[in-house]
Amino acid sequence: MINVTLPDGSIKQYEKATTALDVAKSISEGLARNVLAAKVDGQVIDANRALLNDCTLQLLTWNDKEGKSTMWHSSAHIMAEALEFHFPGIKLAIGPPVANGFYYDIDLMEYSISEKDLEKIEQKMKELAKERNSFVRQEISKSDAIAYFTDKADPYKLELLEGLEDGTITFYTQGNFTDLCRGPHIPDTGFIKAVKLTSIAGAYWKGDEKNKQLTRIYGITFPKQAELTEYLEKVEEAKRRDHRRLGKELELFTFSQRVGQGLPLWLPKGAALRERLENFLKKAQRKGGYDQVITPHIGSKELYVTSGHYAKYGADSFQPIRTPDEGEEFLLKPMNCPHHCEIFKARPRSYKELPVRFAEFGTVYRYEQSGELHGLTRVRGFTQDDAHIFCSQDQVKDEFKKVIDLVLYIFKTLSFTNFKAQISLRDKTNPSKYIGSDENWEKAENAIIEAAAEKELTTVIEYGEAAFYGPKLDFMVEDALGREWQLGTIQVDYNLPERFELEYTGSDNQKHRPVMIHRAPFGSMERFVAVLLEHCAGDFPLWLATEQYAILPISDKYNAYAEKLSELLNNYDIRGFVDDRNEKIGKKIREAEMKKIPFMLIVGEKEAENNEVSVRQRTEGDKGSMGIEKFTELVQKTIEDELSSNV
RNA sequence: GCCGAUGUAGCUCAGCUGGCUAGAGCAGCUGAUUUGUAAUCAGCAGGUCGGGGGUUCGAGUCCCUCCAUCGGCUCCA
Repeated sequence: MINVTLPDGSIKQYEKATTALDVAKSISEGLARNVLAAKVDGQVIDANRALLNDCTLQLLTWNDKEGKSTMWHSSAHIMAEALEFHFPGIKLAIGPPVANGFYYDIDLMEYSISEKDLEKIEQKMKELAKERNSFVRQEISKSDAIAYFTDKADPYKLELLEGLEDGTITFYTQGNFTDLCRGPHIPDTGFIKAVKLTSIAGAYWKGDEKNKQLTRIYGITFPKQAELTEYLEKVEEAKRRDHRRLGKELELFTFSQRVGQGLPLWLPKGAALRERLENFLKKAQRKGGYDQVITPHIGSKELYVTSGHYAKYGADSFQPIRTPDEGEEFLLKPMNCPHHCEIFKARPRSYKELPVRFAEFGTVYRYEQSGELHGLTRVRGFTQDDAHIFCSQDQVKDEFKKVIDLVLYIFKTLSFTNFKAQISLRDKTNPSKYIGSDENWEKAENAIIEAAAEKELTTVIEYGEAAFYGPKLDFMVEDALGREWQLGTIQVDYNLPERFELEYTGSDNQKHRPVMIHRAPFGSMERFVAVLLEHCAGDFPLWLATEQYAILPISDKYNAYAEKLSELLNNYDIRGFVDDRNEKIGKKIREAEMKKIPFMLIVGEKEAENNEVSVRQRTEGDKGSMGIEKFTELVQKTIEDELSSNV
């Protein structure tokens, strides 16, 4: 007998070699019908694997993240089976579950495939699901595994096998399909009731662009048809929040083929929005002891040779600008740090003035690959809310923590609660990607890890994601479609100060090298506006709204009264306009709602007589009549609440 | 850059297997209407069908090529 501890803490006794599925059945048949996999002592395994020892057991269903990913992993195998049915002889690479579904990378050999083929693959998958084929696990020796895939002539699986150790290799078989796979899988294919193949893409073998490009097919499956319908509705809703769509609708920005791809044009309303965000941050930075600086949009090539950026990115950047002077070359600035280093060097520095903090909304240009460009989130010309802090070694941690506070203040004010803090460190196995000594890297990485820990920030560590000159702490936020974007970033840098030979005089009258902290709480104005738009679906907080009110006269008899109110509100710095068109009030309201204007002030005979306005708040409806002073108070109070970080 | 797809009026879309002067709604303009909490009515104007080349008696529709956009991959100072 073995003791099985269930999540509620209860311990039950079972025969040795009982399965998780048997345990489920002993609890209820209904539960057993929903079990997709099992978590045994923290490890996810097949629900029909025998339990040999005392253990803790959690039954995984569709409601568990691991339950979903197990089903999607199995779905990838079923798709592979369907693909082999329709396209015999194709070579399979890998087919894992992902956040929203699964994919399989395949080498189509002589076949080609387009979206029109997806439907027939879906059909076959549904057929295979109905067959309720069991997933059968088999432990296999390395030599037998190699023999199997040699026979199948599958170079990808053979390459994967090279990296595996004999004795740890397993195959899974369902229906007519066997795959090299660690598992786990759902008990049988019958759990899958709805299938949707979503897209076809190219993907490099092992993620390396030097390798062959395979065909990747993405899909998603559900245990109920209704859930697929719900998922598709969610995708539609996400598209409505897409910043590219909202940016157009709200007239914030546009692109022009003639200006060039990836070069956003900010329209008046977008520029005004950006300015509000900039002023908000400038104010916070003034409090934080930053000094604004301004630097030119180009810099001599030598500047970037010194910084190391030219060696790293020169060939893949906008190429140097030449002048009539033979040999003289300038680069469009791809970052602001070298310029700021030169500002630090402009005169001798004393320890007494550290930390020095230079801030600039600096516009930079980077030649991003054409296939990478994406709305405002990935562009070729953008403005960083950049600053560089030059400080002594013993000030690093404290400065770093202050920057974390600044980022969190911004996120809180704009209610970005769903962010991920990621510590990006170097890949120690690939030192050629980085500049600087191991010692400097060690110091910088430790500073970040310690500062984040002291701020009690929940972080994930990613190796190999550091910048080439230093490690960083990035704040990642998801867009409407679940794609992750980096917004705020903080980087500790011991390398550029060395390359630029920055120094200050210490209290010991000796020269010392400062440490540099690069930071941008928004990341870039472009990306931040994009994510903000999707976050609030274009419905900005009052302090950011393009127009805070619209005065809607019932008829043009009241236009004069409306204009008078508008002037008054203007004196209070409240933004808005009078909709004096010859339209019915219903239409004016409808359009103001669609333009996402927070307050509508309706004025007619009654209001004009009593010197009042009838206030309608967007999405909330009629707020009743009030005097104009009371309305200004309402606006000011709302904004105050939005901007106080206690919200 | 690579794989796959898309490109018709300012916006959203229709235009069957190639066949009359390319359509609709919204937006715009003109006029009528003077309106009470999500669309008043009528009229007008608006398109070298992404650019270029080709096949054809005839191309928005078929082919080639370039450009841009979308979904991924790779990249992201």
